[in-house]
Amino acid sequence: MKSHLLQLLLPVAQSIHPEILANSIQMDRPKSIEHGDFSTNLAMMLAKPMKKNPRELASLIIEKLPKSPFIEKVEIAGAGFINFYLSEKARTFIIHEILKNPLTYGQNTSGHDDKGHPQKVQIEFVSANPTGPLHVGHGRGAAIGDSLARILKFNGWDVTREFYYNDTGAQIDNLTKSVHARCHHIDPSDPAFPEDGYRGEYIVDIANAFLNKSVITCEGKTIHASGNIDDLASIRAFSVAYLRQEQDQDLNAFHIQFDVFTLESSFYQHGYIEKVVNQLIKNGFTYEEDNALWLKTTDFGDDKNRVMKKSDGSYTYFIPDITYHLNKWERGFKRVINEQGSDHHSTITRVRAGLQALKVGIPDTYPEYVLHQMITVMKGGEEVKLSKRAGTYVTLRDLIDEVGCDATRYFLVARKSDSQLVFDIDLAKTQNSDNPVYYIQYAHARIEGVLKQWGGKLDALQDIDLKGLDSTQELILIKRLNEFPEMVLHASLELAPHTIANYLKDCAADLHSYYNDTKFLVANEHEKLQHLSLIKATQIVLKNGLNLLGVNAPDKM
RNA sequence: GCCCUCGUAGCUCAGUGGAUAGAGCAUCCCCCUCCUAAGGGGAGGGUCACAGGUUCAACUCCUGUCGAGGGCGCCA
Repeated sequence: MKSHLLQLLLPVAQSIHPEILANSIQMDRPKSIEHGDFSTNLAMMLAKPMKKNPRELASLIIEKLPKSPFIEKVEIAGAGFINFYLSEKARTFIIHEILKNPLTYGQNTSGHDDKGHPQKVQIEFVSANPTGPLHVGHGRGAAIGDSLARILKFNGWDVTREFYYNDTGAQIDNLTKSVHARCHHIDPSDPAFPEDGYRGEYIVDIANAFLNKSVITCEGKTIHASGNIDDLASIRAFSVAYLRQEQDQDLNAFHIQFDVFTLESSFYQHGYIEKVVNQLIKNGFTYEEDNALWLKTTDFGDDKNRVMKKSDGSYTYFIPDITYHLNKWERGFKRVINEQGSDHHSTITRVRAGLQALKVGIPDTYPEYVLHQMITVMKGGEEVKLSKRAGTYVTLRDLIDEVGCDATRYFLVARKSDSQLVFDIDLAKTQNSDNPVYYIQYAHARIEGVLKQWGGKLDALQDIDLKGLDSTQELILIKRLNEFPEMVLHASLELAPHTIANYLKDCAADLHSYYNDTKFLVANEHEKLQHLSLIKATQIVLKNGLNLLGVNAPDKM
């Protein structure tokens, strides 16, 4: 509909001002229905270069504008806005589009290449180290990352969801020492407990499982605990497998599936790391100092150079990071998005600098990043900081168990990722309109209730014309539904899942308002089918939108 | 000290350079003989942190100040 209007407008604009470019014409959505369905600022844009009054230009443009069956009227308003009001024919067309394409309405092919094939994009998210249960921050990353994956797929991308974890390095040493200590019944109050050890109760569970010679199956591999209290190699392997399995269970409970898990250790095993290091040395971006090997990341915009090989001969985390991203590139991902907590912000410059230093043609904006800010969990008006199991932080599992998967996902994705977020457990548990998740889901279920009551076949709604369906509520609702595809595209371009959440809340509000104002199942058969086709279309949009957030659309509540 | 993000109603937050800055909660008033009241309608509530600048037009872009959070490890 929007492109239809632009096609009408472009030749007119060019006849008035030949230099104007097609993509410089703005076609906006007015906030208020009083300003029509679409609005352009074209006259105001042209006013200055042509030195003419914008309202005069606007009336000239309207005069030249060809007639279209989809346009009811065109008006000049304010400083020189040109407002378009869609016709009943256009509204009927919009609803038919939705009803004919219930599964695909809102989709587009912006992710396709020139030949019309979906392009590959990889989204890396969560990527928690296997040193403890997932916390709320991981949950936010999981909700945002998975929603982004769904949105990009809806926009025509070929999406791979990937989880990277460090199964080696200093933190895993700490984990091993912590479990070892607990095997010996040394608890964190004991001076003998490792200084940087993990203090949560879950370490005790792992120690007990280890001593009981438990068997863990994770990612297709089976790990047997030796049960030998000082077998550090076995403790290490078992603890990592145990926590990976636990994180998997949390992710399953959160309805998130990854396509690929990548282990940091895999890069050490195939000499990949050395290859990268040698390439960096060969390219002349390294130097030795204090017995360590440094990478000149300042050549690529970093504020200081970084150690890549420590004085003890091992690598810092950032060499495997560079290696991993080279690996992504070599696997054919020309586009990669990393969803991380904002505390990892400093790695952006570093990883990009490392990739540039390799000189293999990777763009300097690779990879892209979506960072999320911290979360405060509130309950009973007070901040919740601890979980029984993890000790020092609130786990994702705590939230899912307490408020459910749908509410958790919605709340964690409903805010702009670069804003800090307050997660109100009491609100998320509420089962009324205070709680946006229930409010939206209820709108969907309510529609189903009416359709059930009606009991007819949906086919009967396919070709109903909407003549006479023009109450304020109806116009607002149709306008909202028509905005869905643009909103989906916007969410994908901005990597902003929260815009979907906001849209759904607004759409549900329009529906509830309409519902309250209108008796749908009236005696007049045609009028009844008109009502039903509109609310069925609304139901489809709500369902498709909820699906982009990974939230269920129940038929009954 | 340097870098990044944020600052919008009492609270939680939206707001692609455009029209009278919007929701929800909280407060107050009203609406079910009717498809789910798990709902709806209305009222009050704002110096968009502050000060400059760019623009026909700034909550939005630029600069500075103040405030909050995060980062500035041979931790990830």
